[in-house]
Amino acid sequence: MELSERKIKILQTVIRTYLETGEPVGSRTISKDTDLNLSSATIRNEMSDLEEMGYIVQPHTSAGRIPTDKAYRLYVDTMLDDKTSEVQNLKEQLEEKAGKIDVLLKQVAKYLASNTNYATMVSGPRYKSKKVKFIQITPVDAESLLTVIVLDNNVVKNQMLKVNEPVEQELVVKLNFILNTTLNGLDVTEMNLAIIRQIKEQAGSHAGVIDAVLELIGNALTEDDDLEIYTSGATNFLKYPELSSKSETTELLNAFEEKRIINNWLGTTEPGGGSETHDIQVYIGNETKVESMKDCSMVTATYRIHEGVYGKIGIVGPKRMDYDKVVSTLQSLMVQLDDIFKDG
Amino acid sequence: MELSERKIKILQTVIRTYLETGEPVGSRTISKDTDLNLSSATIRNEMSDLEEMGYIVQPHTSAGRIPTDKAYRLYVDTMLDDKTSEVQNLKEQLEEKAGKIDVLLKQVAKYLASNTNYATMVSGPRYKSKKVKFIQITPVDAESLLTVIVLDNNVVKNQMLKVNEPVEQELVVKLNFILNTTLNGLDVTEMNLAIIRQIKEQAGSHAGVIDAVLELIGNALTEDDDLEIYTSGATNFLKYPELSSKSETTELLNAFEEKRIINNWLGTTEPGGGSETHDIQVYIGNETKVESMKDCSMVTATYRIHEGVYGKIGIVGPKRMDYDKVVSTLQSLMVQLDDIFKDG
DNA sequence: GTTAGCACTCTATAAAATGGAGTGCTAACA
DNA sequence: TGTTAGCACTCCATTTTATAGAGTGCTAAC
Repeated sequence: MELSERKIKILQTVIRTYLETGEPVGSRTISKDTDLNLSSATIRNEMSDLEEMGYIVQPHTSAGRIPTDKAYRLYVDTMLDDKTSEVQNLKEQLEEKAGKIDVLLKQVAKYLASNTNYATMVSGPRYKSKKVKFIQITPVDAESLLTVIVLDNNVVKNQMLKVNEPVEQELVVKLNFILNTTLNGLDVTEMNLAIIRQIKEQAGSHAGVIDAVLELIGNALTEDDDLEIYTSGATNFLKYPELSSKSETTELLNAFEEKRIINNWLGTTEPGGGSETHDIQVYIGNETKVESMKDCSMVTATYRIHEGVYGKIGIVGPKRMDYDKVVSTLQSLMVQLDDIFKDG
Repeated sequence: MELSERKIKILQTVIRTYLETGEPVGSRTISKDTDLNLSSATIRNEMSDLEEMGYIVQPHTSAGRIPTDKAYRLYVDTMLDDKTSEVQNLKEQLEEKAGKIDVLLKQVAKYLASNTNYATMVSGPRYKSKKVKFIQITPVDAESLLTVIVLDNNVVKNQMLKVNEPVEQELVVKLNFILNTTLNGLDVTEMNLAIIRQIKEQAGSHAGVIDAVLELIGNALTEDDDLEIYTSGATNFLKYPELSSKSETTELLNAFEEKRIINNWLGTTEPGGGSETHDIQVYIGNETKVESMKDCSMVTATYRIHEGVYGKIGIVGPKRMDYDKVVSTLQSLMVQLDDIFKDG
């Protein structure tokens, strides 16, 4: 069977109405709300067809229809208006924070949650590869040595190192020189035993300090602590009856608290090609691949700070989420983020 | 009326049973569950007295009794056994993280939540006063300057500074010298215009860099970003029917997400004197001073990293929380934390 | 092809019935 | 005087029953 113009219009109305109300939509409602000027009986016939085609279902015999995942898919693929929304003055707020990516991302999560009434999560930036760009050891007081490591992505790591006795200035200079000349530009896989040995030889009797420093470097390069995930608005789930049965709520909130779960899939896809659209993707129901979100939909976007450094923003709500608004909000947010990152 | 030995025993049973079941406790239950060998009728008389004295109430005429806040208060004040529980091998896990207080505290929050089945929150350490201990500017590449500031609490702050043209080594050394000699040991209130002027004069033509650095210092000293709050197990509220009505849930979860609210009171009290007990405090119902927690109880403890650097750990659950377990768990946790901080 | 009309189904809500848990009181007992 | 058995009573939680309304599918007429 073909999707006639008329069927599409009816389907669209079913979806839109259901998005608003969350209640099954009956034939009479549609008859009145469209400009088709058809009686409810005619609509009923058409709806019967649409049901047969798998776009709508009845929760029970004598109820109106609700859209299926297939209908939502059609909706987001072909029926969304591409209007740009107003994510104004947010930019100003964000620019202040541009220095601290983490603060900025938190803000973004919060903003999106309160603006859309859905739950949001934002993953911190990932870096494809991390190399050492600069190392510095500095004595701060008699018993502490400050170690600073700058990575090639300009992330700075530091840690205080306790030492038993003061380290003379001369030695510090020497160590700094050795470390920088030997390790600069290397990533963790390139720091093999041979190199480490070479360093220790040069350092002579002060291998102890070197050991500690090398450990720090190893940590800095491998650890995933910048894999932060910021969430906001998880309580928004409670606003949608279809998601706030006790078991449903528990599962969803847990998924949001146990950020690990989310992380899994947020990390899966590298950003694709189409940069214009910022890779905005919509996952409906099981498409999310997350069991606890089978009754949800999720819209994600990918932001890029610069080449190879990217993260994701996701909005999770009921299947009847306002796709139109969410997508356009995300779209205009991404434009603004691009701007900010370009400057920063 | 006096609280006879027998009344106490009955009250204790009412409380304990209610803690377990969450259901009102009837006279027959108590008659059977205690070793008093009294008939339900006698118990009824006693309970009638206890009700008159304000320790228990009936939710409605023909129901069993439930404890009032007054009863809980009595319970935690006088009836808790002081047994030390087993918070073993946690210490090992924590010690690995000792370097990074934030990671450790997150772990603590998580551990407590999963161990007690209540919601937990942990505030990051606060510092009474912050002074500059050490400043260092280092050119990292042609256009970036790395600024590192060590505070007297050994917290290290750093930030990259973009510059238009390379800064010569000589100037860097000079600036470092000026900054350190002038600012060391000062807190933010002491950095007045006179001092700033003096620095700028010495710096000569490079006031621009100085400006930027001073701003960083100002931020480092004043900003409250170490006022982090880590929460865990918020979904545990859903396990207790008396807290999981929709409105109740929403409020509580919001309070936990909007950490601001929590922060308010977590920050109020400075740690008191009795260090042996680690200032473990119990707030019942309205004693929490947080509107959304009026049906909850909360147990808090204060940890100290060293003099003047402390934070709080809180456990929030239903009024019928297992005070015994919570208090002893907290107690032994605190001992372990003390140990860890002593070494670190 | 469209529509009015009707019988039918199903649910959500309200109203009524039932059972049980628990109390307070009284009177008897040690 | 303190304890207890017994009974009438109350109230809630749960189940059962009734009711109204929304919506459908089908048929027959336009």
